[in-house]
Amino acid sequence: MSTGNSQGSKAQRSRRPTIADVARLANVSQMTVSNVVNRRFGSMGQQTRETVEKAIAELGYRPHASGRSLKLSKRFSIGMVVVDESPTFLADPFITNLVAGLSNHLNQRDYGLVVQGMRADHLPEAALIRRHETDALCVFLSGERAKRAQMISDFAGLGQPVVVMQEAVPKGSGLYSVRQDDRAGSAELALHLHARGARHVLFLAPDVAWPAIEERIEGARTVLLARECRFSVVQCGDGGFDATRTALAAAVAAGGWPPAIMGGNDQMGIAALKWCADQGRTAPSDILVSGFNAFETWRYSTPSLTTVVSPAYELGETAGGILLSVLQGEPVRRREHVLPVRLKIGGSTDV
Amino acid sequence: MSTGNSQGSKAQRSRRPTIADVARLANVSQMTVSNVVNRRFGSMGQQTRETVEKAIAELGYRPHASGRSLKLSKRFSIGMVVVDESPTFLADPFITNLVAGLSNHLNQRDYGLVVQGMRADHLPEAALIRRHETDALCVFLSGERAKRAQMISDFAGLGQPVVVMQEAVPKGSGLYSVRQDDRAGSAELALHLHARGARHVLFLAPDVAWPAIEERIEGARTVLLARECRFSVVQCGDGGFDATRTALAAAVAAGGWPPAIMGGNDQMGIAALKWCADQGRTAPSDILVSGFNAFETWRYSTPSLTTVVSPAYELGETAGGILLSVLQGEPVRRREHVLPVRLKIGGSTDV
DNA sequence: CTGAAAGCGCTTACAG
DNA sequence: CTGAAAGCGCTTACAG
Repeated sequence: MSTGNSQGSKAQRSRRPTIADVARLANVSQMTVSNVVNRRFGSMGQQTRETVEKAIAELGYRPHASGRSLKLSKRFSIGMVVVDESPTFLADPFITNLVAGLSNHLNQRDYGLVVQGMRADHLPEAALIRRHETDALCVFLSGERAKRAQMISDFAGLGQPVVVMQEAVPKGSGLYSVRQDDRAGSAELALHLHARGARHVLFLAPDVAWPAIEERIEGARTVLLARECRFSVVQCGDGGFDATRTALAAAVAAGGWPPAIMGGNDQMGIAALKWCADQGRTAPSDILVSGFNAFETWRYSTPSLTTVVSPAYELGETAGGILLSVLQGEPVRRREHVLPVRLKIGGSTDV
Repeated sequence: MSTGNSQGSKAQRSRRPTIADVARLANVSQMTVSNVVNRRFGSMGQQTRETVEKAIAELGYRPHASGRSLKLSKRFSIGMVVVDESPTFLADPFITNLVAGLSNHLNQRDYGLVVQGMRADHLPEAALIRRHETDALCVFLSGERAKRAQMISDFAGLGQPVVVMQEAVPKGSGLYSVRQDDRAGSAELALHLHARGARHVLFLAPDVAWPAIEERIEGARTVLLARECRFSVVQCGDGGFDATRTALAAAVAAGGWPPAIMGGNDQMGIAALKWCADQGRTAPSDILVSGFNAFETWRYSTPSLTTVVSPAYELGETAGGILLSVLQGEPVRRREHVLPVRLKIGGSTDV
């Protein structure tokens, strides 16, 4: 009668099969079924194993995760919380690469990843916060420094392992920090522009205060001010293509043409590059333009964009590794993990 | 003594507080605590409510999701399975936008989203498949048509609500299909190129057979063959920047310059555009080039790329809506949901 | 109106 | 070696 995937008679069909159903059909104890499901074949006869496996296949049995989770008080999943005002929070390539690295690391170790994006004011209502749904959290925050500090303190009070991405954490908070060396990368970029003759740099930043952007500003500012150059920051709304062009146009109208423009990321760098070209200023001969993060996008422009290579994927893997170690009770020495970045010189600054 | 977030005495600290702890501290029944947690204040005194809320805050109590899930046999989460050979499966902007739409739709309704990317041969080992971890699934497949059909049949046997993205599903399978009208969009694009004088079109496709790419090929092919034009498909490896350029160069070397090139997506379109420019052929005067999907990228090229606007975010929302409806027992009329796309003409084909 | 108690589906210490 | 039984933390039908 049974067709493998079918769930048996109509009467049985009404509810999903449980381990008890399998045990009954195979005429063994639940413990034996549990051992088969979890591949503990230690002291089990070949015959028993086959009978159980047949029963599992016949019923189409899949263990219900919540029974196991409840018993072991582990959920075998990690939550990724992204605090962003934009509903397309995932569209940012940095976050996308980070999540990919985290997801792969966890999935390979049989952990799940639950993603949740939200606006800052909705944080307390988030299911991942309100309820205890995952074993640990990885969080990526945007917004004003004071608000972020408040959120970080709230996360610390949760009593779960938490990794904060792209941001330092207070000592003694019990939190972990994983980030790329935005400051050093930006400093190196500024040095490169300086070496190409730039004595005034315009930095394009989105209005929303991502901590990484703050670091990039600091890195460039320090280098340039130490060399008695001018450094100014232009706020560019949502950092999108149009907003960046508009803000840049206003800045140039007010302050004249700078010899170099640093985009806070590649998208802003390319927006600037194209706007300059529209105004008849070609990089690198008339003006120098750079981006940040190098997620394929840098190749799409003409000329290709000088940028800094981000290890976003590796940041995700690192965060996953830390959280799983903590959950397994392994010691994690360092609270702060800073991954190096690398300058990638393209046609937009190179002659 | 208590500092709000603290968990009381050291003895208590060793385990996370449960609803029983709260009930004990507030001197009420667990049922009352449960009512407060779930905001059912029906027949409850103001006094009682406050006492319970104070106890919750003092203990830092958060309900454990698995207890509730087990009792209600609902997990309040949906799984997103992406079958892709690339570890950076999430880096594809289409998937990224889709996941963002799905995630937001679910999160707003207090459902979680579990993402899992995997290679086709690892599908059976995926936690989301092997165990019953989520209430429903949303799947996005790549690979050969026959393999995809096999996977789709496996998903149908799971006995959970499943939406398959960007691909038709067999009638009677019980699955749902949500996709954009790639065929119509591609046909419209082909008509546009034809109207601009192209009588031979080269289509750039990645080696991996995404169903959407197959649809785009069919849409363009039908239109062009009906008009006695030539239509050829060039396989471009992983569809990345370098692979696309290499494949295109080989195709042109072998067959000469076509009057028009259709990129399977925007990334491939821009790679083609730049390679042509490097060879001294400028769009749109020397050659016509188009992309597909219009996720910001199209603006980055010079000239901007003619493309087709994808409703990827809305596809994700639609999938979420269907799954939640099914889970709530609401009738979902249609098994197939095809969202319209829109031609977006850019400088790469327009004079 | 209120609360004690059963039970969801697992895992595993423990008794036989 | 094997299996009956307790218990994880919730929700809610039901008895008082």
